[in-house]
Amino acid sequence: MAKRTTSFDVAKAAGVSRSVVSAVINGTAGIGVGTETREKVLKAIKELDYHVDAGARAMKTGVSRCVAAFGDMKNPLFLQVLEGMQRACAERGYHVLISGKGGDERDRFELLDLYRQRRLDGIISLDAISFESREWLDAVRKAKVPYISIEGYAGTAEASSILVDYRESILDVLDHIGAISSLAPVYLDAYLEKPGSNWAERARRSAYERWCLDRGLAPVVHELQAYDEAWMLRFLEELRGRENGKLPPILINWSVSASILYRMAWKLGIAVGKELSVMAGDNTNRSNAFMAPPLGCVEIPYAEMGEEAVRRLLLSLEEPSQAMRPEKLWLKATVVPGESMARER
DNA sequence: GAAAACGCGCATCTGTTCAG
DNA sequence: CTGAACAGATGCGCGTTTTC
Repeated sequence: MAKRTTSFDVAKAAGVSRSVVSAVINGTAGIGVGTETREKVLKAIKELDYHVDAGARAMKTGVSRCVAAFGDMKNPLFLQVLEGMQRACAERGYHVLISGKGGDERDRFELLDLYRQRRLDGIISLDAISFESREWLDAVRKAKVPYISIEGYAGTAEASSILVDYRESILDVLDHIGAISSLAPVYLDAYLEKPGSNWAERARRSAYERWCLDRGLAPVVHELQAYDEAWMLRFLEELRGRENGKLPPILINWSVSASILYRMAWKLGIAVGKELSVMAGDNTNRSNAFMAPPLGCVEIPYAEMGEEAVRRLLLSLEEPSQAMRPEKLWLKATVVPGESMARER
């Protein structure tokens, strides 16, 4: 392995001591560096292609400027969270270490080893919505690791979490639907294994019911397995047969199922955006804008959640007094209109 | 009796900090 | 602005113990 350039080499080339090199890089208060000296150091750094050895720095400071991101690689949301984390880290000269092999929960505990091995500054995990492992929380606390969960521990005040107000997201999108259509919207509650299995889905659904009742409308909810094409086909057929003329707008909690709705509507010759209005409760696969017509939805701010998680984490490092005081941060989703709502005149 | 394993102390590595 | 001290893992040297 080639010998790396060290601050010693830079100092020698610039004709100063290593302390000055360090001061130039870190802007250390208390060590005044003249403009001319600074220029010389910067020039030497550039010419020698010097880069700080993060390991050596961490040895002294105890800070690696690196936070771990744990999540399920197969989950497209994780990528968005990483994007936000990366952005927030870059602002402060931090880096993200990606960990987790594929959503296996046992990997999570290996993170704690990694935390010590690499001197990480904290851990952020993208968790399943109902995730609340006591065992993990105890392990984290025992290891004294600064930790923030994204989407997890909604019901535990002892953990810091970044969460989304799913209830409000549905109210917002319903207001959007209500502004366009006079008909009562129908709510499709898609699920993978069983309906209503987590608080977010329950919050969405009850927000829908509340919204309807507040307006004197009768809520209509259908549960379906997220990928059940046959069900969707039957549902649309029935919807078309029953109503005389106008179809009610449909709000579907998951956009993956909305794409199935699109396909089945296409099969039946129902024009989404003209005869049938559809809105989705998420944009998990980020494909809504590319559907025909572009699917309107509420966008869950995953990148922002990652960003906010990093900010909170770094803040807790700077303020050790409140470092371990857990807090919940609720973020708002935004309505993205799309063209899947039929305009009424 | 040779070879392998172990234990201990010590130097090395590199960047930061602080007294001077 | 300098020079010395320091951080903690790593690995080397060297002496001692265990194994075959």
